Amino acid sequence: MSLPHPETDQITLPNVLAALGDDTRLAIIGCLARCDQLNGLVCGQLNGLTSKTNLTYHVAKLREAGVVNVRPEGTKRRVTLRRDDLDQRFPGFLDSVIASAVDLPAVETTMQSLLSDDESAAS
Amino acid sequence: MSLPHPETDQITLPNVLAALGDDTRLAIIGCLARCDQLNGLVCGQLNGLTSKTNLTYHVAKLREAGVVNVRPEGTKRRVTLRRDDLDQRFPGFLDSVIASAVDLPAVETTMQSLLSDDESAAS
DNA sequence: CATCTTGTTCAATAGATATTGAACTAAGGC
DNA sequence: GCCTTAGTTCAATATCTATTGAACAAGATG
Repeated sequence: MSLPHPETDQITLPNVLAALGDDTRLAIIGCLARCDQLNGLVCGQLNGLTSKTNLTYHVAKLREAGVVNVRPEGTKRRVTLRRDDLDQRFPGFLDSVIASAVDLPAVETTMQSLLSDDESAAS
Repeated sequence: MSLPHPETDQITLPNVLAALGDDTRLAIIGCLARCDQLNGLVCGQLNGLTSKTNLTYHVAKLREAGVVNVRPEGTKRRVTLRRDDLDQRFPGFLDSVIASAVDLPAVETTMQSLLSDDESAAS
């Protein structure tokens, strides 16, 4: 973990709510929730949402609030939800947010282009 | 209901999260959660949190997001949580938020001055 | 090692949000 | 009627947040 992440007990509700109270970041969470069974996502897979620079900014916000974990993988950054930490800290919160977030339009379109990328990569 | 409130199905998660992602407003929710068994609160009882003008602003934000109901009572405004609507729309969400919000320092101090006001009023 | 990919940094700008104070309205109580 | 209480409106300002582009860094790949 080369990037700074808050400890579980340092995660506060005001920070988490502020982090999630933004359309771009909520869409990121929606995408992550859909991919979390697997291995999370890499920043580049979220390029549909906004610019590269801006993604760096928003992912950092989520990381600093303790919502996601970001770990370097070569030149990439793998982003995963901090499910366990959030469940422990705010039971029921994340699930209720995810339930609505996965259905956001921006998430839908982003996931679709992700899937078609996978297809062409597999061909 | 003289003031505009969104219908239950117009309440969206992004709006609710944005409304709650602010320390003052989260404190308001914490106070309301503590008084909701009774009859909610009146704006003036939240004066400890910030200025009168600013309260009008924040309460309006919460109302517009569908988080609270505000109804005129003479010259006062009674504010209540829209518990049922939020539970229906985002099951589990409000409870998990409240569980943490009631413990915020600003809520603690505001509730204490409320209680001492009650005492002097009762004397 | 040259280059490509992936993401970061920094400084600038744009845009949104919060905060303030002064003037105002509307209801209630004397 | 007049004063008080409770909250609103408006315009100004302050502050904070998001967005952009150019230049950069570090790992991967041939």
